[in-house]
Amino acid sequence: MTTTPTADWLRLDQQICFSLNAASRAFGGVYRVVLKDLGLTYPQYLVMLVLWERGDLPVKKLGEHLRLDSGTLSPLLKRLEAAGLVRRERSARDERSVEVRLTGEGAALRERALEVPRRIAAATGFDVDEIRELRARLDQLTAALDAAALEEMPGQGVQ
Amino acid sequence: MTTTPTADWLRLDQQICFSLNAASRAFGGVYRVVLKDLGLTYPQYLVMLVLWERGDLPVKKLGEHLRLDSGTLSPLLKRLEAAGLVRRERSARDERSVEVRLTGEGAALRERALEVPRRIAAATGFDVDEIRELRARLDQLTAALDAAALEEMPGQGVQ
DNA sequence: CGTCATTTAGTTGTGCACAACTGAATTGTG
DNA sequence: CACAATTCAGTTGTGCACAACTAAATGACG
Repeated sequence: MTTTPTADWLRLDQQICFSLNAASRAFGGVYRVVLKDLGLTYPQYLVMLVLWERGDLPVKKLGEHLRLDSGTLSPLLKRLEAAGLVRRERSARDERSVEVRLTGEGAALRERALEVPRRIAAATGFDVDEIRELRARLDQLTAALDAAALEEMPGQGVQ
Repeated sequence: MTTTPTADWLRLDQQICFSLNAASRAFGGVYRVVLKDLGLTYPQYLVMLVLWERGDLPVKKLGEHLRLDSGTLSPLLKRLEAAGLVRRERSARDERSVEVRLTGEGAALRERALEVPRRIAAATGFDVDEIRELRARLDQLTAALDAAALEEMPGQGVQ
């Protein structure tokens, strides 16, 4: 008998979600330390990563890359603007849209950020292949959960 | 040449942290749907899990199990108390301590929560062994990150 | 052309995470 | 016993996530 009794599923240490949360928060702790020099929080760092990689973007596109909506991004971008790292400019072509542009200071910060991923990777104690494998697992998990979330939506079904 | 250029480390899709965050938020989305019936948020559910498993506990112990401090737990527990699921009582023996006790209603809620883990597990699309393995990986990661966070603390060193 | 649905940022409100602090109770030490 | 250090819960302030909403601009269609 290798099946698990229902009640045991409730046991805290059986919950992946708990492990995932713990890992996520532990990451947050390491990032907090590493990013303090750059004056960035972790979500702000993610926004900067996207801008460094893809160049200037409207808020909408930024949100798609990061899976964040304007409710999260609007105040975050204001803080980045107050820090002098980005500017926000209404698009001339479409006045609904706001372009987020790196300032010189924001672009320059990339140099100092180059060592961040290596420090983080070192902190994990994982080698590159282990990281890659874990990442693949997590992405698979995310995809499954997103699909399931749609199905669970009452009266909505799958599109 | 299989080594990765430094600049590529900055690429968003190479960041485990991003995958981890995405998975964590995707989990949050599924839990939000599944727990809505119970009237619980996901962190509130975690608190209830601990209480169901371990019985009444002081806030301190609860925080140790969940890696949360009073700044997070105090308002959360107030909301659980307002919902009638727990009571908070100053310990007679040590008046600094506050015991968190399940009410009858709080204890009864466990019955309805029994199906939650199975629904979540189903949503992941992973089988029991895959879940177990992922969990082990994540716990290993968390332990490494916690250790690294201590070392990174400037001027603090390892104890 | 005018109307209406859609798109896009932004705002508001709720809840969580965490740092820094307060204040009360307890413990350790002389 | 007195008093300093520690422990514990709570509060405050900042920042993020997300739902629900607003307001303005755009686009589609009759």
